[in-house]
Amino acid sequence: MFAEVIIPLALPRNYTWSVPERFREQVRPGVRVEVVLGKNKKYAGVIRTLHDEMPQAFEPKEILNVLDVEPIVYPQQLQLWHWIAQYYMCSEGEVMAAALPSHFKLSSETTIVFNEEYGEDFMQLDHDEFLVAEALLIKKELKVPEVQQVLDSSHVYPVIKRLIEKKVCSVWEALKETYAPKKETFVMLNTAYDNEDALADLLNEDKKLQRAEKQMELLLSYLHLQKTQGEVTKSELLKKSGASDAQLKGLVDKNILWLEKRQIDRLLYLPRDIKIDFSLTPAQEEAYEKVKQSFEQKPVTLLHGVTASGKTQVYIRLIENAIRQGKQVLYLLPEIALTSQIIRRLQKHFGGYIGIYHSKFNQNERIEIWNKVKTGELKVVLGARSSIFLPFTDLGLIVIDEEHDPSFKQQEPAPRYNARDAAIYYASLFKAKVLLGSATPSVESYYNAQQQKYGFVELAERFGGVKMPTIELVDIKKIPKLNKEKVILTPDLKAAIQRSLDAGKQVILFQNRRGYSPYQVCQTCGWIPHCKFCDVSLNFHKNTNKLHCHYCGTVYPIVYTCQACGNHHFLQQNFGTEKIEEHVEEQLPGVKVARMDVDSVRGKTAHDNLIQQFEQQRIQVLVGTQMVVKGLDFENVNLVGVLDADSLLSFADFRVNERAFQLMEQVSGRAGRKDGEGHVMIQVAQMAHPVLHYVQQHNYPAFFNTEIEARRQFFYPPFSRIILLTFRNKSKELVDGAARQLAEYLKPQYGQYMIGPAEPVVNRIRNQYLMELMFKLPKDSALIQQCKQQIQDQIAVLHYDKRFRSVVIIPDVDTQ
DNA sequence: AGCACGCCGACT
DNA sequence: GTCGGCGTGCTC
Repeated sequence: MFAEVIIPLALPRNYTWSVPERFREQVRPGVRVEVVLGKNKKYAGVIRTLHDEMPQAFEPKEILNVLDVEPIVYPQQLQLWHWIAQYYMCSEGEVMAAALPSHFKLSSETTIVFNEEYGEDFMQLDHDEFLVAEALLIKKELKVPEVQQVLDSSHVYPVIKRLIEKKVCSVWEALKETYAPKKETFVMLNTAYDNEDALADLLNEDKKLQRAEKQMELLLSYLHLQKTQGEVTKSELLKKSGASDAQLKGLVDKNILWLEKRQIDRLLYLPRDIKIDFSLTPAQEEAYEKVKQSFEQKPVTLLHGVTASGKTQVYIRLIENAIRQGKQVLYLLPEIALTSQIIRRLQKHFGGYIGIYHSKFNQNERIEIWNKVKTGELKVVLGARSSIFLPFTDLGLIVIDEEHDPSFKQQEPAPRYNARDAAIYYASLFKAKVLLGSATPSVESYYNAQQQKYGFVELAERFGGVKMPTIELVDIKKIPKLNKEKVILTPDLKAAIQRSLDAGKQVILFQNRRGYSPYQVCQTCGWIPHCKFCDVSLNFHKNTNKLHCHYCGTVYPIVYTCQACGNHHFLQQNFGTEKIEEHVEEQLPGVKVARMDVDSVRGKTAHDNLIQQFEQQRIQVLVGTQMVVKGLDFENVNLVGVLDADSLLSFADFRVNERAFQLMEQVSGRAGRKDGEGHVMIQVAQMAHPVLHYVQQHNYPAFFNTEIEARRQFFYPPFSRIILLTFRNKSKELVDGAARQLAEYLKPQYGQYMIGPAEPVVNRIRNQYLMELMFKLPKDSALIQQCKQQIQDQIAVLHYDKRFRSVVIIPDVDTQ
């Protein structure tokens, strides 16, 4: 018997191990096994298939161990992995690496064990060997990183090898299990005191406590805690009573209290019930009914609901529906939109049925969610991209909110998958329904709805009859520039902010650029400081008072002297969120301003804290990047300013218009969510840009009609499927050569669909030169399949050429 | 990914 | 002349 096993590495294919007789009963697809790969490295891999065909080309090694009794993934998950690997052109191992919580992905760790028989005579050893032997003599066992520390070098293998040869030590490899169920000590009362009389005797008569005042106090606090909350943990009891360990030990020794160690859940315990305490508005009710009808005919339905129309309410009812039918639900959101706001809201309705899954959770918590999804204990998972990999057994519904959001597509590393599209495939394996929701649907999804591939439901009315915000364009060309520097706040916007603040309202200012100033230009000769390793200009950050490269993260001291002409005068061209924050503080003294961007919300809770502060109106003006756009409800905001719309409209990318429309429409949606009307001011130079026109009218269909024609004309998605190949190498000649060579290979068959090879806008990152080759393929699945295969084959041919072997080629399907 | 192997430049 | 740097290939 042989097992094809997936190892969480980027191997070219899955490898096969043989299954020894003694494991035959235990192996099954989805079960993890311990295998040796290479000389003695051990991995936990997942069995994909079992068969009895003896491989011809190699001698399989034996499986060392079976690690699970029950599969950790079911056939549906393995099928999803397979689909993602072939669709996004990566290995199943890479998918596995992304899919499993890292505590499932065991790999071996070398332990170096001292050989006692060798004794203490280290005369024969050289300097390094001696140091390690000394350490081993004391500690008996060392791990590789410890040896590295002892030798202060990362090259320790030769030393270890020599020590083994000299029989000073031996090594062994073991899989390390890192998941530990959380344990807690509970305090219980001896059951002898369960009845009132016995307890009263103990407290009043019993000699046991007569002279132990402190213990008596502790016992009383225990009884109080037990009465108020049932279970009492040791840590809680000691904390609340202020007692010491010794006092508790006294009571335990007297056999009055008992201690018990128990495994507990890391996850917050909430009662498992459904509580729906709202009713849908007539518009929502209608949308809800239509979605249900649509599901009867189409597996996927797009819900186009304007901002603040209460799409979430509709989702909640659909989720309720699915749970009542005993089905599981996956609710996908972009990571950044997974705030405590939405979590609390869903927990309120679904209590203990709901689990949360995203990158801020630690690995132990993720395993617990994983297991609870597998047993069906959790009915709903609210999660980010990677939650599509959870082992659902009976999925009935997937809700994908903010369906258009580009962050559903993973950029780096492989698998470069789009969670929305993978979720649609995953749902099909369960015959589950998919609801895509957005105020600004992606062009692809809206097109699919138009083509009747998806069902389509509209929710055009804002909740509570709030009007859509009015949008005003402010022409920045008309504002005279000071020192040739760009205008940050036009007088119109400044006055509007003042009015909002005077009325006790809050303001959001949006700028798609962090830092202080994107670049400094020498006033005399136009020289701009660039990154040493990347082909980009440096951004000035005031809080660090340094120049930062946003691509590789390198930080440089500020440049005071132009390296080209020696002059000392620099202009700060353009502005980022940092500068806006400062500018607002200067222009509107006393106003409470805060900034929300990746620099200001590093860390686990910073983002949530900032949102909370803004909610509680401790912040009046919030300056932010994209982050402020995603699905937040702030009731008191009545003004939104888009400070530099031109920067949104001038990306060199076929999705510019779509992105610009989505960002502006979404950020506008933050204005005037409850009472009163919201106002949006967009500062822009290209006043006549058509996208602005559609944003102003909040007219998505009109925007779509224009955009879809452009896409058709230039053969972009949804009319074609894009595969982008990125070539990477530290030599410019090599990347160029490799890209040209591969293009040459593929030209005969796919030349008509090929663009490039060409340099990307940023052609060097971290000292690696880049080239791109793009394919725009017709939507013919056989052709696409064949082309993917050809690309992979030709990459192999290219790598056969020694010169190009070091050129890394990264395929990206459906590039964002 | 991680490790072994092999080739070339910097010091004894 | 050797040590150790990194580039390259291979793992069932």
